[in-house]
Order: sequence, then structure tokens, then C-alpha cells
Amino acid sequence: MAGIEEVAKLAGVSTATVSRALSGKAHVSAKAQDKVERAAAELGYVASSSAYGMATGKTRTIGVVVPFVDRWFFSAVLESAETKMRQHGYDLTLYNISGGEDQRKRIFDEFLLRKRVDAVFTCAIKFGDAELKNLNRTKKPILGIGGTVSGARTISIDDVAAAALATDHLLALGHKKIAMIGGHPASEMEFQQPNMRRRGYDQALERAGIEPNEAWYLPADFTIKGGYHAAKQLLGDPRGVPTAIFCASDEMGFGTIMAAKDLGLRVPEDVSVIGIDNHDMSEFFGLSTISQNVRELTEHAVDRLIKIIEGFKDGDPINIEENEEWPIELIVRATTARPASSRR
Amino acid sequence: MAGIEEVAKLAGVSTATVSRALSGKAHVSAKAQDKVERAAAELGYVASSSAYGMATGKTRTIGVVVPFVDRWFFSAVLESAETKMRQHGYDLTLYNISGGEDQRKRIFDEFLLRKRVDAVFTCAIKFGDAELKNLNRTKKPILGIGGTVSGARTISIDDVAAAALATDHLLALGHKKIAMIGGHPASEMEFQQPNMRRRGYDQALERAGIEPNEAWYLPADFTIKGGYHAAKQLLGDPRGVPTAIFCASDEMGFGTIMAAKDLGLRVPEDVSVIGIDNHDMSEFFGLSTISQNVRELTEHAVDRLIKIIEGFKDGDPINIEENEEWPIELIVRATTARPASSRR
DNA sequence: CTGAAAGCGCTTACAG
DNA sequence: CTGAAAGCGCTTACAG
Repeated sequence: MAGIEEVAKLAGVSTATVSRALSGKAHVSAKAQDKVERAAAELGYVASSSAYGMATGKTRTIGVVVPFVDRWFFSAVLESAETKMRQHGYDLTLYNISGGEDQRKRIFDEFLLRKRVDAVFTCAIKFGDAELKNLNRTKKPILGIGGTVSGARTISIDDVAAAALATDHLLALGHKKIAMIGGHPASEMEFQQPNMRRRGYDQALERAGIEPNEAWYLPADFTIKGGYHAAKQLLGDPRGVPTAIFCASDEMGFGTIMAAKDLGLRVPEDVSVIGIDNHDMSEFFGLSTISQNVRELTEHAVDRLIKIIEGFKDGDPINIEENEEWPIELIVRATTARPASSRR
Repeated sequence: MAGIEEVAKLAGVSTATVSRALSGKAHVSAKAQDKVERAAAELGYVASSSAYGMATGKTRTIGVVVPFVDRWFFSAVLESAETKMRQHGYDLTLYNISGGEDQRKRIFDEFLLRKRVDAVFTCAIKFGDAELKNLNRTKKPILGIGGTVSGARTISIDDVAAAALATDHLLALGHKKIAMIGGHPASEMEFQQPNMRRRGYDQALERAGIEPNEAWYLPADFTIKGGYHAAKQLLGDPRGVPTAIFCASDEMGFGTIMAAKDLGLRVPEDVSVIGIDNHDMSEFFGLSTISQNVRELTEHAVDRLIKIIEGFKDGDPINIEENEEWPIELIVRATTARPASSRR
């Protein structure tokens, strides 16, 4: 509870000197520096962030907006973001949109605007025009990952290319009957990933001269359970079964592997499976996948955002539309192989 | 960027009246109320939280400290806590301890103290004496879940009883050869759960006149992978195999189910499995479990903490040691049944 | 290098 | 019910 005044008194200097010594922003004589540090330590002084915020207009807090927190992808983002922000001396405040329209509105109209945050970091969030305008009006830089967003900076993989790469991997192994378990067109991810990943799959097939089979695109919800159910339908169909399944997320890939096993099918002998994400458990499942290195992506994005905040000069545009493409990587493990028909 | 001054000007009243009208803390004439509301809406005014914090000493932010965020239990806590806090008009700032000693020290010595938060909500965190003292000195109320903590309020299940209940369920079905997959004694959970759950298991067996078999307690790390590996060792041992396995977490239960299947064993015909948590995927796996209703527990705990903050009177002790026991519930699903030997 | 003082934008006793 | 003014605890031009 000790304030700067008490530290100044104990150190025998003015509050200005205390502030300067502790912030390191201006030179202070070695002697004064020492006295201040001793006094601060003795009193256990830590500057009040509200007062700091008043005086500087900075909160040293970044708002992170996510659609879910209890799904692996988002929790990995959250964990990496927190660690990186902490390193830079920033706090992370969490805004979770999953509570529906009301919660979302409250967050955008009230919380995010209340000068609580210096910037906004979003993951798989698409802004409404009004939301973006408000954020711009209050001079909040935005950086998004997990898809591009109009009017803001983003760092994102090329989802079309990622899906095409996964599909091409299966094609190159000799598969011709390739199904896809993807997302619902207008899904709660509120984002274009499902559509883009489907497009990549379609394009890859078409390039290989294969007509995409409508019945072999199954929408699910990106969870293990969703993948399991979809895969059961696909693999249990007596009228014809694919030899490979591309899943738009690794979690759906896990579900697909389990479904295959439960049907008595062997992976990859009877059916190949590939996902997208490189989930923490993918190695355990031996799942082939397309990695976007979420953790590094997040760390890179946080660094970038903080650079923007701290390098901001009056007159600079707050937000510009600009996507930095983040590289993807094919990781081949044990769930993809040549189809049985082409073996000898 | 509009300040209270501009609103006052536009509404033709003083800033005091604006503040009162918007906060609703004092009566304001209907006319003034209306003028203020209009003006605020027109200007898109939202009070600065730093200024609010300066004036009131409140931040309306709660610090949430967790050891992990990318594990289901903690992410469920985080999601529920955020939603509940938001409802009360509080922000959640995230403090993740997983980055090791340095990150932890920085959080406790610097961030949590910087008058950034009104209170601290912890999940499965054990404080050091110095940490607790600092928090008390800066008058931060603490509420913990996921285990009791000395010197602070907690809401927590009885872990010994939960483990005993799971074990008793297996015993009641007729199992005598019951193994346990638990935690490492001094685990990264930095908490007593592993030990307490083992104690509950031991006690239940002893009450049933069964001597716990040292070789049948396997430590793992609470993950699916960890559970899988442990279960493989248990179920593959040629010298003798348990008929039931109690896992200290549902995730280890999932791993155990997969291990059994991969060994060609049927669950529950050849081996029964029960966990603790009622994970979101437990229903999908058909896993019998002990539920602690994490989400409701978290919401209840947040309500409680906010009541403490807002009802605080000078002279009240900041933190008192007091545990509220949270009820548990046995949920029997498809992975537990009588042992084969006792069937006919 | 250092200090006195203004100022950041609110809230809230205190008067009226 | 309302307003003038003090005060919250810092930072930072401005002088010296």
C-alpha cells in the first residue's frame, strides 16, 4: 500500500526522481538510484497501475478475444499469448465470446472501449463494421490470427493451401476415394476456415482430375465426437467407402481413427487419415497432419502487436488491412499410407 | 475518446451529475438523467477505467491464477469464470504459472501487486508464505478452488472421499483386483490432489479388507497419453492383471480405455474403468466417473468472491482459512460392470 | 541530474 | 437534486 510519496520520503528525494529511477526512462545519479531502489524494496513498493494509466494513457494490458477457451487450439493460443505478453510486461485480459450475442455486445461496447486495454488480439474472430469502427475511434490497434479480417492486420496461414496440401498428400500416395470431414458452412467459428478448407480440398481433387463427391463431404463441429460420428457414417456406408479421409482439424482426425478402429478397420491399411493443427496429442495418435505451429504463430503475433503499440506515432493509421502469411508444414506420421488396392 | 467533461457540456450539467446519472449510485432528476444518457450515447462515452480506478481504488478486475491453460479442467474453469465475472461487470486477467519459477515470481511480486486486480481467484495453486503475506498486505482477497490452501478461503471437493467413492463403486460391483493410475507424489499440479486421491483409494480398499498392492499404483501426468502408457503396463503384465482401474482423472481414463482396446481387451467385460472429473468427452467415451461439476463450482466460487469484495468493510480480515466443501456425484456409465469371474 | 507543479479523468464528501 | 472542488497516485514537460 506504500505510495510513491513514502518512497520519496524514505529515499530523501522527490517523487519525480523516484519515478525516473524506477522506470529507467531518464538518467538519475547512481547515488539517487541506489537510495530509491533500497527504499522501494524496503517498503515493497509497486506503482499503482491506475495512476500509471491516468498519467500515461497506457494500461499495459492487451485484450484477447476468443470464441472458445475450452478447445485445444484456443487454449494453446491463450497460453502462449499470456506468456509472451508477460515477458513484455503486459497483462492479458480475456474476452470470451462463447456466451452469445449479449456477452459479445457487452464486450465490444463496454469493456473493450473502457480504456482498459492498449490493443486487441483476436483469434478467429470476425468483426462487425460497427465494432471495428469503435475500436478505431478509440485508437485500439488490432491484430488477428486464425483467418484474415477486413480492416485489420492479421497473421494467418493460407487455409486453402493447407487443405490442398493435405489432400495432395493423399493423392500422391495413390488415393482416389478421398472424403472430407469439415465444418458447417455458417459455423460458430464465425469464420471462413471451414469454407476455405473445403475449397482447398475441392481444388486439389479437381487438379487431379477427380470430381468431388458431394456425399463425401461431411460437416462436423471440429471436436473428437463430431469427427467420430461423421467417420462412422462415411466408413459404414454399404454403398461405397473412401480409402482416405481428410479432416479439417486434428481432433476430428482422432475421432475418425477411433471410429475406424471401432468398425474393425485398420488405420492406415484400410483407411488413411490426415488432419490439420498438429494438436498436442497428434503425435500420440500417430496422426499425419498439417501444422501451423500455433504457439510460435501466437508468439510472433504478440511480438508484432506490441511493436505496433509501442512504435505508434500520432497520425499513423491505427488499423490497416494487411495479412502476413504464416507458413504451414506437412507432418507425415503413421495414419497415412498407400491404399490397399495399389499395394502388392 | 470523449471524456466526462464533454458529456457534461453537451448535457448541460456538471460532471458530478454525469457521473451520478451513469453510475446510478445517487438519485438524479429524470430530466437530467435523460439528458445525460442522450449525450453519453451520442458521444459514445465510456468512462476511463484508469480514472475510475484512481478515484475509487477499485479496478473491477479479478486476477485468475492457473498452473495450465491448455488442459481441459483449467480451460473449463477459465471459461466459466470469465463468463460469470463479465456478468458482474468484472474483467478477468489471466496469470498462468506454467512458465516456471521466473514467471511465477514476476506474477506474484509485480503484476498481482500493482493494484491491477481487486481480488485473486486461484485454481489448484498452493501459495508460498511470502506470496500470501504480500497479497494480504495489499488487501487482496483470495478464493481458491481445486484443493484447500492454508490461510485463504477455498471451495473444494473432498478428494479423499471422491477417490474412495470411485473405488467403492468398483468394490460394490465385486472387483477385488483394483489398480489405480494417479499422479506423481510431487507433481507439477503443485497440489495435494494426487496424494489425497491415492489415500481415498487406499482407505476404501482397506475398509474392504484388501491390502493395496504397491505394484498396482501407477503414477502418470493426468493426460490421455500418460493414462494410456500406464494402463498398457498394468494390463500387459503377464504376472497378473487387475479387473478394474481407477484413474485420478478422466483424461487418464480415456487413455486407459484406448490401451485396453489396443490390447484386445473389452471394456467393461475384461476391465472396468472409472475416472474423476466428468470431462466434456466422458459421455462420448461412456466413462463412469466422479463429477465435481467444475463449471457450477467455478460460477459459485466467482459469486462468492465478488460478494466478499463488495461486502468488504474496513477492519474485516482480508483472508481467512476456510474451506467450503463442494459436493461430488457418482456418474455410472458404460465402462464399469461386474468382473467376469462373478458373472454367470 | 533534480524538484515543484501541472495534469491525466474520474468520484464523492461537502454545501447549498 | 445539483455543482464546485478536492483528491486519487502517478508521469513528465519545464526550469534550474
